[in-house]
Formats: sequence, C-alpha cells, structure tokens
Amino acid sequence: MSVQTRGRLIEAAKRVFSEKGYHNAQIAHIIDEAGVARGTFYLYFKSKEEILKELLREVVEELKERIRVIDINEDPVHQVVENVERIIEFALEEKELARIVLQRNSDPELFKVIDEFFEEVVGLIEHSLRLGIDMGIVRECDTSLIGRGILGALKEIILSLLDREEVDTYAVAKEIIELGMRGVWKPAGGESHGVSSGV
Amino acid sequence: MSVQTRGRLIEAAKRVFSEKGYHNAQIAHIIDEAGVARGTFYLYFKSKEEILKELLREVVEELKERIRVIDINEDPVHQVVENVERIIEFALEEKELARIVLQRNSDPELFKVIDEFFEEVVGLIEHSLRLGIDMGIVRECDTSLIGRGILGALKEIILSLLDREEVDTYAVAKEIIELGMRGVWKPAGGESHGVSSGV
Amino acid sequence: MSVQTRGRLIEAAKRVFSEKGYHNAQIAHIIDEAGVARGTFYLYFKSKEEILKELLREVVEELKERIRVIDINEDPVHQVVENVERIIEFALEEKELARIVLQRNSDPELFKVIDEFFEEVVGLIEHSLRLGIDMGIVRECDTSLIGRGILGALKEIILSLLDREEVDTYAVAKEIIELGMRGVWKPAGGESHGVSSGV
Amino acid sequence: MSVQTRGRLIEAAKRVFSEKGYHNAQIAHIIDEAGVARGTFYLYFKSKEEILKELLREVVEELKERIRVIDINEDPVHQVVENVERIIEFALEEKELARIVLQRNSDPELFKVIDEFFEEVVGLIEHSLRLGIDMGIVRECDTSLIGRGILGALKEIILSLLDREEVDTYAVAKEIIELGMRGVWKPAGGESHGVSSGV
DNA sequence: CATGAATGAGACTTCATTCAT
DNA sequence: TATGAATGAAGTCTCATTCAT
Repeated sequence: MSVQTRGRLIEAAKRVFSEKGYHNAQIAHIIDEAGVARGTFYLYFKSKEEILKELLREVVEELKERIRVIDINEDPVHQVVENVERIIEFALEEKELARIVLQRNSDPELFKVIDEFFEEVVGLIEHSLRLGIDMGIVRECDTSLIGRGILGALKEIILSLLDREEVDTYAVAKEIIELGMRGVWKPAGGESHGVSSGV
Repeated sequence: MSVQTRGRLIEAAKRVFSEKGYHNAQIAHIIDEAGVARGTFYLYFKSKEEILKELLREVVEELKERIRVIDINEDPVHQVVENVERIIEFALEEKELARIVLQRNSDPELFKVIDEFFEEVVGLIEHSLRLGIDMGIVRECDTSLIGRGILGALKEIILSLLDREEVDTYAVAKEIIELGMRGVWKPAGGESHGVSSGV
Repeated sequence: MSVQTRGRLIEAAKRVFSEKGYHNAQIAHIIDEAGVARGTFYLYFKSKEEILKELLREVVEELKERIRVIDINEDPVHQVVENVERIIEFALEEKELARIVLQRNSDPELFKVIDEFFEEVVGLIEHSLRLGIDMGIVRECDTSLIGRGILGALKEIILSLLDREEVDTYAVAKEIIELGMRGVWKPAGGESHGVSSGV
Repeated sequence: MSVQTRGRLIEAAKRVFSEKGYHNAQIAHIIDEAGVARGTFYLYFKSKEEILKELLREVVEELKERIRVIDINEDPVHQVVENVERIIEFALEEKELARIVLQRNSDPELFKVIDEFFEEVVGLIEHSLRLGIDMGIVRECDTSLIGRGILGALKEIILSLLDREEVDTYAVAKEIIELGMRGVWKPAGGESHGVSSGV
C-alpha cells in the first residue's frame, strides 16, 4: 500500500471528476491521469463510487475544520466573515474539489456526505438567526427558508469565484455577509453601516 | 405521430429524470412509465439526450413567459415579487421539472439551455442592481457577485419548497426579496419597512 | 390490388436496392421512394426478401427471353454476338436491375435465382464449347473453367458499361466474343480475322 | 494486447464473414468462434466494420506481394502465368479470405480497399496490353474493356476453384492466360501453340 | 505491490413487421 | 385498399470489475 500511489489516484480522481462529472468520468481516465495500471486502482479503492465518497469525506472533514464556533464574547459578525473567508480560501486552493462538491449531482446516495454537511450548515445558520432574533438584532423571519437562501447564495458565489483570476477573499466574504445582513438596499439616512461596525 | 403518445413519454421522462437523475435514468424506465414499446420512444425522440433537451427547452420557454419586464411607472419591487412568485408557482406545479432543472448536473453540454437561462437571469438581476445604484436606492456593490448570490438563494429556496406540503407562494416570494433588499438585520429604529412599502 | 401501386413499389425497390444494396436498403427508403404508406408495402409483398426475389425473378425471366437458341444452320458466332448484345442492351435499359444482379451479394439463399441462372449460362457456354471441340473448331480445354471465365468476363464488362455514357452495344458484344475466341494475341500472319468472318 | 487473442479473432472473423457474409455475420458469431468474451472483441477492434477492413487490408497487402513486376528480359508470358499462379495459390491457402474478397459486396465504402486493388489490377492489365500493342504482338482493342474482362474471368474462375478438391494451380494459370491470349478458337493450321512457346 | 488482458452484464438503438382505423 | 402508429426482437457497443501472472 504505497501512500504515494494512493495519493496520485486521489489527485487524478479530483481532476477527472471535476472536469467530467462523476458519471462521465471513467476509471480509464483516472488511471491514465494517475499513470498506474488498471488493477492498481482496485488495490486502493473498492470501486469508482468508493473513491468519490472518500474524496467527499476528505472535503467535509477539511471544511468542518475551517468552520470555527462563534465566541459570543468577540465580535460575532467578524467571526462569521472569517469562517466564510476560510471556506472560500479552501475552495480556491482546491478548485477541483470545490467544483465536484458544488455540482449538485442528482445522486442523493452518492453525495450523501455532502448533503448532510450542507444540512448542518443550514442548521448552523438557522441557529444563529434564532439567536439574533432572541437578541433583538435580527428581524422575525422564516429561518429555514432564509438559512437555505444564504447557503444557496454562498454556493453559487463560490462556484463563480472558481473562474476568476484574482480573488480578494476577505472582500468577498464581507460582501456575502453584508448581503445577508443588510441586503442591497441603501440605508435611507447616512448612518453608519458596514457589517462588523458597531457590534 | 400521436400527440398523446408524445405527451406520455414527456411526462414519463419528467418523472424518471426527476427521480433518478439523467444518468441513472434508463430508456427502459421511461417507456415502462409511459406504457409504450421500446421502438415507440425512438419514433418521437432521437435519443435519451434528445428528450432531456426537449424537456429543458420547454421549461426555459415556460419560465421566460413567467418573467415579465418591470414597468418603471408601477411599483417595481412589487413586480419583482410577482415575477418570483410566478416562478415559484411554476416550480410547484411542475415539481419534477423543477427538480431536474435545479439539480445542477455536471454536464455542461446537456444542460446548456438551462445554464444559459440562468446566465440571463443573473444578467437581469445585475441590470436591476445597477439601475438601483444609479437611482441612489441600492448601495454600491459587486453586482456580478450579488447577482449570483441572489440567484443561488432563489434556487436553493425553491428546491427546498418542493418538499413542503403547503406553500404560501406570495409570502415566500416576499421573504426572498426582503432578504435580498434588507437582509436579515433588524432596522435599528422603528421605522416602517416591508419591501414594497412607500412606492 | 392496384397494379399501379405495385409497379411503383417495384420501381422504387429497384432504385433503392441498386443504390444501397439489399442489406443497407430499408423498407422506409422504398416506401418513401414509391410514395406509399408503410402498411401498403405489406399489402403487395410479404417481406423485404420477397420483393427482392420478385425483382430477381423478373430479371431472370427477361434475360432468358433475350437469349435465343443457336440455329446451327446460320452463322453461330453471329448469333452468339447477338445474344450478348441483347443482354447488354437489357443491362443498359435497366441499369438498376443490372447493378443488383451483378453485385454478387454474399447471400446464396437470397440470390439463388440469379446464381441458378448464371449456372445455366455456364452450362450453355460449356455445351457450345464441347460442340465446337467436336466440330474441330475449338481447342481442347477445361470447359468448366473456361465457361466460368467467359461468364466472369461478361459480368465484369457489363458492370463497367453501366457507368459509361454512350455504348456501342454491337461493338462491345463483338469485342467480348472476339476475346473469348481469339484472345488478345495478334495473328502471326496477315490473314483475315474478325469473329464472324468465314462462317 | 495479446497477439494470440487478436489472431484468434481475425481467424474467427475470416470464417464467419466467409460463411455468412458481412451483413449476416454478427459479433456474437465471431466471439463464439474465437472463444472470447464480448468485451474482448472491442479491445482489439473498434467495430465489426473495422475488423473487416483490417482483414481486407491484410489480403491486399499479401496479394500485392505475390504480384511481381514483369522483367522484359525474361519470358513475359511465363512471368504472368506465375503471377496468376501465386494468386491462385493464395486463394486456395486462404479460402475464407478469397470468398470474402470475391463476393462482390454491395458496399463500396466497406470494400474500398479491395475495389481499389482491383482497379490497380485492371490498370496493370491495360498497361501490359498497350505494351503488347506497341510491340505488335497484341491486336488493337478496347484495352479498358478487355482489361476488365480478363479480371472478371480471373475472379470467377478462382471463385469456382474454391470448391474443387484438387487443383493444379499451374495448369489453371496457364489455361487462364491461354484464354486471354489465344481464346478458345483452334488455330486453323497445325502450327505451334501454347502460351509460352517459342520465347 | 503492480500489471493489463479478459470479462459480461446491461445500456442504447434500429428496423422489419403488425394491426387497428 | 390504404394508412401510419406501434411493436419488440435482435443487434452493437461500453465500461466497471476481476484475476492470473
């Protein structure tokens, strides 16, 4: 079991799945890309499905590490921005993985890990919203709906970033949060704004 | 060429693609569902790919009909809400189609019509944003990013509605627009709000 | 049973079989060419095979009519030339049919009538040769071999004529017989020759 | 890519195509005959068409090797007889191949290599004829017609040989050339004859 | 550990023929 | 007599997986 060979297969799979999508990807593509023999693939992974799931498991693990629990004693908005920024950074570091994850493939069983992760994220957002409502700083709303909306915005935006040359991750993260918090409307008066200001 | 048979195939394809996804769907499933013989399918559609594309073409056509151009002399926000509402209504009327369209499938060639439609929608949103900025009612922002964000929110929310029993389409549409305009933040003061108020 | 419709199908089949060959020909092509409906075809012919066989039967019948028995009291060579000429004329009148017949299709069962006809022709040639040998005007030879050779030459030459613009059928017939009788060698001396001379 | 397996497929294809003809031949027949699995076939050949073309390419190559250029310093007729003999020998060694090649199949695209080869042969014969005419030993004639005639005779005769038990290849070759040169007519006087005599 | 030839289930598609109108 | 929609057997080809070396 050479860790090296396994690594080459994983990297190859990333590229191939990312470019062609799971169904159009063939084992032949992966082993060509990895430069190993056909049989070797099955030494490391039980099946095509298996290597995809492994990939997804790794992504979710990494993503979870990048999401830190909010410390209420510090500026919470800033922490949220930083969480979003770290996720964007990961997506840009691992563009192939990001593409795989964000291409919602019509295969619930296959992408279960990812779907579950996204459900958790929605839960997290909902929780924060309810907290904000309780604290009187977030307006009453359908938290489930809004939660999904914010997730959707996040996903679509990150997907579009994968094709940009240069990305100012902090600025983008701030823009996303600003959208979620204040929307696009211009404040009527000239009062202060900016997502983390004053909190 | 019986219009009836064609219709049955189309309806069957909707159900099958929606449930299994394009790649896991088989012609066998579609013809079983439609109750016709194998050869009959090919009397109406050149291939599996063809019937999917036909389906998507029809969706896009229908969607475009439901999106009305904004009349600046009337309350624009209200019109946007109605556009969104009509789209939601369509998604709920044609849940299978909606599922097919919203499952971002990793097959650019196949889903080209849909992707192009979404690009148009982003363009539309961007245009509105820029108009709002010029009119001084929308804040300066990265319109491309925000445009995609709003589209993403819309898509994710509608997808989640497909599993709800009862949906108040107007309320949801309003909630979505409210999110895009004012975000989730509670206005500091007690002033009036609500998306269409005062216009 | 409209004789007209039947005729249109036969004519269409000639063209289609001739151009595409039996296996690449489809009933669809024939009915399109004939301008009749699918079901109509089966009103007149039991199957695709049947219409081909019918075609071939008609050809053989026509060909047999054009071959006259040699009258020994007249110039026999001249009569042979005329037989060959009539066959060439038929091939040129019915180029499509000729093409079908001369394309030895690898389907013994299908082209049985034709093969049998050709066998008869070989028999006829063999018979003439043996007669000639008995009369002392034809040299001793493997009549079966020579018979087939002459048939082969005939077939190949006629096939090539189908693409020529203008054909002098009598000249060609004479050339063929001359080849069979005297070969291409130039007579050593300067004596008279020409196939029918002196008999 | 085992050369062995490829060879078994080629041999199987020869038998199957020869017996059933291209169109009636199925991949199933070939793989059964070769004793390999369905997929194995496609490891070596892209399609049924491909293996036929490969077969034909090999035949033409072999045939061309058996045809030697005539050396004018030696007895030319004898050399022609030997060329013909070598071709007959090949046909008898590879009866299946011969049958495939000689069954004029109604599929120009498929049998292009063969048709081109035959065209070359006609060209060769025509060239020889014109040479003979210039040298004054061949009579004036329509060389194109005669060329095709000789080819046709050759083809038909060889085809008939495939069913004979014992074949004296030299005798047959001589008979064919004799037919082409002197025809079947018995020389009027008692002079010398025999194709290569006197050179 | 690695190889790559072989496998075969199963998908797609074609087209001669049938049959209700 | 004519129609043409419907049929389904049968064929071609793909590709994930196995296994002997």
